[in-house]
Amino acid sequence: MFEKYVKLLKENSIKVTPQRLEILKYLDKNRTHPTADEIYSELKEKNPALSKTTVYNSVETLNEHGIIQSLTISGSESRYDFENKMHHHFLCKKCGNIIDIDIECPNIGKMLESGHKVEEVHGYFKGICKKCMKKGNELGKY
Amino acid sequence: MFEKYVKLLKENSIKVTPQRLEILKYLDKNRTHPTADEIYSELKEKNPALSKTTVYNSVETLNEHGIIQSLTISGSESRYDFENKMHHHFLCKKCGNIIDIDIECPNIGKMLESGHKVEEVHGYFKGICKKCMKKGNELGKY
DNA sequence: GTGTTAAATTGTAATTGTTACAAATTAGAA
DNA sequence: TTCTAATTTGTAACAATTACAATTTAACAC
Repeated sequence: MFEKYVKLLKENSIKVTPQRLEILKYLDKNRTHPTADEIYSELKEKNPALSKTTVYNSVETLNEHGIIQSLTISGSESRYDFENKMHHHFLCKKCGNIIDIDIECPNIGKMLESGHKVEEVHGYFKGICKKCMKKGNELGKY
Repeated sequence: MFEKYVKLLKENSIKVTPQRLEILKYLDKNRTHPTADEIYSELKEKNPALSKTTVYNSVETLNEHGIIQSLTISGSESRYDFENKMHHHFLCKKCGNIIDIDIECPNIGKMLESGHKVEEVHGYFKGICKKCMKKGNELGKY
């Protein structure tokens, strides 16, 4: 059940705690790029003793170790992504959904030449997603 | 003196106010991607009646009209860029500076095919900038 | 220039996301 | 089992941003 997540934590030599396991499991099952508050609200149902600080601490630790990825696409709040491989994101301004865009950044080569040491790459697109465009068209909006 | 900024506002048919002109001028002269608070603190010196709300309102309006660009690279606060053409940014985790990276995103073609309507493109790199790397090397850090 | 009106500005208060911190608990090693 | 550093918890503080009502002002018509 949790072996996968236990392995992730042990590989990074950070302590295996029930809270971390639940957060990892939640992020693995919910690929919607949830906020800390969404994670907290959901997990608090099963574990009412859970503290929001723990959620913040945990996602920070997991992100630092590269186990998960933190996104700052929406400006007002951080979001977390179980997928840690490089990929881009699309934020729909209508429905608010964040969609994974599976492309690598082709500029990395150029960045390596620049002399800067690149540790993170974030690609964010914003606009109106396919679904919302379709709905809009049907309503004669666009 | 301000003709350039007056023109920008009139082209977008939004009202020309001294506050907006000063903010535009400040952003034009300071390409360091300042925060709302930095803009406010600086402009308050000359105009003590300036309100922070005005700064927030103004940069939002200017951004909506595409006159300036708002960045959410650092997570905790928004930053503003007079340069509105598409380009990328590099945030140095050591010195905190945000460096312009003049590359276009080569993925836009792919994005157009995706069916999503792309209105904004943001490319953020994070790591350690050239200067800090050099300093670090001299100190035998890396 | 004057009057009018919608838009912008101001100041304060409220809100939201996040962090600081001290006390209690616990994972993992000896 | 014991020990210790790491983690969790809860509360309080903080910082960035927004809501809102009152005041002022830009731009337009006359």
